Amino acid sequence: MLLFDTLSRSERNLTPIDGTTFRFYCCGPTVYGPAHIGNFRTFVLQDVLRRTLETGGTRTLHVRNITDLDDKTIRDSQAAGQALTAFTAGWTEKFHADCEKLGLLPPHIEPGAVEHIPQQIAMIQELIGKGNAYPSGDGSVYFKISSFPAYGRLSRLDERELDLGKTQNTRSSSDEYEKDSLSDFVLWKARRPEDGENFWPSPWGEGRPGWHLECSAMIKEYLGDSFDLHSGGVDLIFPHHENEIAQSECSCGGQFAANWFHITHLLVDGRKMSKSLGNLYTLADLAAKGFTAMEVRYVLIGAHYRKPLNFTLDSLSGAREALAKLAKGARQLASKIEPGTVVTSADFGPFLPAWESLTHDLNTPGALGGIFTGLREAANLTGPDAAAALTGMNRILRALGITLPELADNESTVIPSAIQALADARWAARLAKNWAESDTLRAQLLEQGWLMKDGKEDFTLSPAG
RNA sequence: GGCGGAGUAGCCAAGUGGUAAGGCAAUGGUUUGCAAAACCGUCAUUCGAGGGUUCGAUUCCCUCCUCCGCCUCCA
Repeated sequence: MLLFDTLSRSERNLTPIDGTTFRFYCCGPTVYGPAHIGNFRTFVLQDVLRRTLETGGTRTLHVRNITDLDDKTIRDSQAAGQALTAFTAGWTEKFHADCEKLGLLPPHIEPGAVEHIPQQIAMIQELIGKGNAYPSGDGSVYFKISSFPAYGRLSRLDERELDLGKTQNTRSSSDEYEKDSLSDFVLWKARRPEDGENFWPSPWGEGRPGWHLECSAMIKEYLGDSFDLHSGGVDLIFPHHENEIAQSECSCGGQFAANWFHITHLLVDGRKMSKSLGNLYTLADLAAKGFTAMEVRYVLIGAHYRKPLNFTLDSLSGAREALAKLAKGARQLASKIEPGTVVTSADFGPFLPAWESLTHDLNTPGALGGIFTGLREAANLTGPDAAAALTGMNRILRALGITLPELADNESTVIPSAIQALADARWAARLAKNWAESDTLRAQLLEQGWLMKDGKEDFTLSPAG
């Protein structure tokens, strides 16, 4: 499949560099609070990428870290009066629960920074040994940007009027930090009082690793020096991913990630999401408004990953209707298939355009459109052709990670006896053609949250949406 | 200010140098006592504004307006 690569700014074919398994790394959540739908746009799109590769027959190795050691996790664990690991374990558990609701496949490996301190120290030692890093007077270690000429390629730093450390000593302007250059970034942070119990011994004294280094060290541990793809939100391009490239390429001397996959931020009601605007939603917030995680997922894949997505509650309602329409379409298609029909075609049938959208730079909205169009075309198919079409549709849905809702099943709904009595009374009034009485009782039922629909022979009751 | 990205119907949103997918909403019809559901239809001469190139631009170029991201630890 083709995917746009941030570094080369071109679409590239995603072929595993080891010839068998597509190995990729995603920067995971910082576990100091509940993840919001902005975070999940990124994780959902990464999940769709993985599912699409797997649907296309490519084996994957998916590594996504948990950021459990940084300023925020330390600060908030202390505020909560908890040990860091207990604090982050709680939020990690909540994150996993949300992921499962959203239908995200669990990564094959999910490392945390705290458990990889030795690997991080080893990488720093290697960088110091190669002249790419230096300890400062206070026990911190910094990466020397001037030692890596390629610094800034990912984010086009050279064109951004920043001090790249390529000029001479600027210590006079940065006496607070003992850095050679203002733009050098920290690999190891010397212990400070506000770190509390969260420090580790190192050759440079007690302290803790810097955030950028955590990812580089874990990538090296699980994916080696070179791997197929690195991913995260666009905000990570600079400085996080730029710094990872510098650390890792200096450490291994070769290429780091072969492709870079960055997901654009979403907007909420046309504005950027923020707590102060009151438009920052978590899955729990939306569940409280009656929306399911699958409806959220549908909205999140409803725009191309390199374009802003305007998230609204209306679009969630629309997602509910759209999902129901898909479920009905699938059921109608299935109803035309003789039991025991064997599907021999591995083709996508009328859903081929949807698949092509997906494999061309992960055009998820194009694929969704293609499903509806394909469904219309599939309406004329019968027997084995219908069976093949349904198989194709299900493969697309699996790639998108969409689970269709169960269609309303009257028998599985528990109806309170009072409601049943009211409904029976109305049915009797209706049969007696007592329309006024009938309409009044129906309104009463609706008031109590039940929708009564009349059929030829009988009626159905369902909870009002 | 620098760099990167976006502006397509009431809303969400694809796409393309050759005349605008899809979803939601709305609306007409069939059906229904009336509804709901279901089914069949309708729904952008137009793609932020203004120029330019072209036989032809929403798609390429220029200018302007608006919005978003990054500019040292935010997905």
